[in-house]
Amino acid sequence: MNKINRKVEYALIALKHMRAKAPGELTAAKEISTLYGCPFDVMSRVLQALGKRGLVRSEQGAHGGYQISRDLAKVSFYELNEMLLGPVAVAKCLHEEAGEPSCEMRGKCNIVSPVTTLNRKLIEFYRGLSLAELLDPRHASVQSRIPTNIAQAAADAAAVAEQR
Amino acid sequence: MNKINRKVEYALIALKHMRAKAPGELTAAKEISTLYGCPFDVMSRVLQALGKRGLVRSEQGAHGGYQISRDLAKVSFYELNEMLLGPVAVAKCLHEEAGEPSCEMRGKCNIVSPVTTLNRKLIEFYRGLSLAELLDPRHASVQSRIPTNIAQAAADAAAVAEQR
DNA sequence: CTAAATACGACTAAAAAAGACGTATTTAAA
DNA sequence: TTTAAATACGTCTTTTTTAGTCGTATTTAG
Repeated sequence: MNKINRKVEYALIALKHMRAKAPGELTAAKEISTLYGCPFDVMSRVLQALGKRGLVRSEQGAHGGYQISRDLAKVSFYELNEMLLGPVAVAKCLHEEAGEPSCEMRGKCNIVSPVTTLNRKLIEFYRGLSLAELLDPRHASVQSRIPTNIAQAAADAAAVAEQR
Repeated sequence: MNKINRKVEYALIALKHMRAKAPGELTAAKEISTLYGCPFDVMSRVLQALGKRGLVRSEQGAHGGYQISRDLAKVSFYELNEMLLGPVAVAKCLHEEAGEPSCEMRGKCNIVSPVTTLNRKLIEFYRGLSLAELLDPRHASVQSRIPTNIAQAAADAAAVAEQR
């Protein structure tokens, strides 16, 4: 349940693998796929997608491969999702007609779907979660936390902190 | 992407609807399904599932229906997911053989999948999110936040709070 | 020139989610 | 006591999404 998308899973595995390498060292898609037992094609596609979005750098030809090109402490899990699957959820509210792109009533409307609220909170959560934090649990949360620009997130966090 | 399960969506809509009613007042599945334009069968099943798990109370026969039977500020989104979809994710790590239920190496193992970490964090997030908070965004976060018993959550929250 | 790699379009298969159908049971009220 | 309106629930079909495969082009080191 609430299964994580396989592409995202593969991306995390690949990133973790490449992260352990020396700077500048390339990793072939095949190396990862054979090592972790996942299909080459799919892993290959994932890396290509990440390459297009600038998270990894690719080098073609023999002895080619991929390497991480951004600081993973500054890339959120939200971004990774977006790179591989497009913008996160925002399930269409049952109160809206399908196709209506955005409603300026939103925020004031008192029948705003709980679904919308959930999506907002999930996105906040994803945005505040860095890949570095995910890939290395020992990595101190303080450094790798990505601040969101949404006041609510800070308020929520303070609330939790106060409960201790 | 990261689409929310429809059953969960329907449950939130039903709960929000019932929450607005006077205490003791029953709501028929049909009332909700026609009002929000979702299939009766599915809504019905969702309410039945919630009934079995004690989140709502059902009354059979003519003039029967459902009513909320727990304090939604004390029910987490995690619980709701569990009621409708079973235990949350825990996608099988590619390093483990499928079918092996649990590994005592977990926690010490240095090849622990990032996926496992992600799942843990997602569950923490879901556990700390009350239905009351979801159903009514104006509901103060402080009261409806459900404390998790995991130290990490508190540490993370403190870290975010300190960034302000 | 060849081998090993990325790049990418199109297709197929498998799995999960969503919904539909049928029927039994309960209960208030006519 | 019959009827109508509701829950309860097992099974099935359809639809959608996800995952994976195939084929081929391109790049580049040796």
